[in-house]
Amino acid sequence: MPELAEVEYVRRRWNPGLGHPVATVRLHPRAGVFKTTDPALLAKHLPGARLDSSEAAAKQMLFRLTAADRARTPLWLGIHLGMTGELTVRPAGLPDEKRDHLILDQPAARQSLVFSDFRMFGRIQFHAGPDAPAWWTEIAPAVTSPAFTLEAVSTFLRRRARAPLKAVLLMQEQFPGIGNWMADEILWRAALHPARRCGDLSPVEVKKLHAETVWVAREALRLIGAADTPEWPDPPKTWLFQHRWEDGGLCPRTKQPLERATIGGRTTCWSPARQKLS
DNA sequence: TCCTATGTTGTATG
DNA sequence: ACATACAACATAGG
Repeated sequence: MPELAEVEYVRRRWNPGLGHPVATVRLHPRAGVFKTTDPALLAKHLPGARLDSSEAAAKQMLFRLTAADRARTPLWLGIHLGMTGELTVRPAGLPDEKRDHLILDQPAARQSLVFSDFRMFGRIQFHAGPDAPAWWTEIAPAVTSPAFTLEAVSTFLRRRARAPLKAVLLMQEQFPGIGNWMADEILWRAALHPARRCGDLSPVEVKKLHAETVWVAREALRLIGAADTPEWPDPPKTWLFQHRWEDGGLCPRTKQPLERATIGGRTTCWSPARQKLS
């Protein structure tokens, strides 16, 4: 159930595979996961390829490999985790499990890299060739990058003046990697009600929204994305995150009750004492 | 049984 | 054409 920081955490699960060749590939192409990719391409190019590096952008991961062919073709393996996708490393020689979709066997390193996803909202993308594929290059600039400007946010909100803030924070073309919990966290910190219309914000409020988006993303990447624990850690008790699902949960700042409702099509949690509608 | 779930997308409507 | 809303996807667990 990953957003940008959890995706960064999960990306690093396959680090033990870096620098090692993939001897064999086990594919279980099920419709959803391979919706945009022909599994035959993976079967053709991946055997013998070496895993060179990986990176994450938004909720997408990229694994770069070099094919074993004469041209040393660069390979681009993209994985999106959807709601329930996982990456793991297993000891070599274990049988496939029911929810596995892609297994990269690295017998020389006595291990296999596994992508599994029981709910199958995840996606595998693949490209062979020197140039980065569109599914990678067209991801919007990170909210932690200089390209994520106040001006861009302001323009985006004006364009969607009648939509609720919560819905717009989930739009990946401007807020790549932000998901349900981060959107709520950002709005809570910015003291903005999730149902506020984007066009109604004052310049000061837009500035606050922009700044808190950057802050939450940075902190989440530091606390969760860079963690070296067997499971990804949750943010501290001072964040809304820890209280949003509690029955009778209290706002960590005001100590007043939190509220929950569906806004922008998703369950949303906010602190009425600090996030007002008008 | 019914409802929910940290995601995306196709389709309908305005 | 563009913005907005929502069902659909597939599965498990409360």
